[in-house]
Amino acid sequence: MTIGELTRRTGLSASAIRYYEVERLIPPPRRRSGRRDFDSGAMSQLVVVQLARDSGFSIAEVRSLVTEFGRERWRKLAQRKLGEIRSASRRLRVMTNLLEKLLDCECPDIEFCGRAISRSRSGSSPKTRSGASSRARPPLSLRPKV
Amino acid sequence: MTIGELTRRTGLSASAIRYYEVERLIPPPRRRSGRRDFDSGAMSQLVVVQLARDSGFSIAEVRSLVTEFGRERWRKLAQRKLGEIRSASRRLRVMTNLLEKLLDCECPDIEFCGRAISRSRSGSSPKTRSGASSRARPPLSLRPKV
DNA sequence: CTAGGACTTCAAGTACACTTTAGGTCAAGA
DNA sequence: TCTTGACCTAAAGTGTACTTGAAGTCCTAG
Repeated sequence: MTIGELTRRTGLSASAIRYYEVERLIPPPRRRSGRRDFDSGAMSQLVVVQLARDSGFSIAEVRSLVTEFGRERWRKLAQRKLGEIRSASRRLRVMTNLLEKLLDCECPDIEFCGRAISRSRSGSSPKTRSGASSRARPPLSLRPKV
Repeated sequence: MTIGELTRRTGLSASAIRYYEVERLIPPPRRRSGRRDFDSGAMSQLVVVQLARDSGFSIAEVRSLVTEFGRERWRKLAQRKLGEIRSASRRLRVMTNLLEKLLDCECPDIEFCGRAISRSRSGSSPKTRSGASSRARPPLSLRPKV
């Protein structure tokens, strides 16, 4: 499979795929007269890489995910990210509710909604938890698509 | 409320809060001898801004969200983002399942999981949907926290 | 034989969202 | 009075994740 075909199948750009190879998120494919020739295994791995990126893994984290599979460091990372993904899901759910309410005109204004959100949060988490909660934030970044 | 107190309450940095003001995500607060003095309304709005950022709104989108509230352009944006957030949630769910399976050693390797994901996707979406699916991707970025 | 299109490498460029730096102001406590 | 710490502005710097550009290679069709 050429890189062009892989772009069609995955929606990734050719430059992104080459970049992922350089960064060792996917193994270097064999070459046919200089050109990359991917097999279906490469595509399967690329799908996982893509999902992980979409779920907020950084390039370095995806590298760990695929190169240290099964090892102890890997388990630590996977567990940490699982926690991050769960809290991200919670926040997405809150935002979904907010947008639905705003679209249904159930909220008079933005500040009103902010107060509602603050209330629901302070009910479920310790409120005196002061400062430094977002140090060095690994940004989970999700594109649309699918 | 000083900016310092606001950082403690929201977990945002002072520079981020000033930046949001410059970018008009929050209204300029009144000043006491040059220093910002926020009221609780500002804090409520900041909570919404924070949630929207965490849910993948860009700075420009958050600006639209708060400055064009209720207008038609605003509804369009809100509906589009609602769709993006839903598909992001789906992808997070797939990643959660994947990580849980991998941690339980239910998957022999990464490629195996990739094939499983491809199968579940091609079952639910038209497979001949070729190319150009991720043009100009607005990256939804989520930090941990909460 | 030549043209076109898809591919190659390597280096440099870009966008976004802040952060950091430099230099200054202000109020309160020792 | 001096110092400390929190605050101020404006401009420049940073990291991440690619993208773009330049210059060249390879295969196929005409």
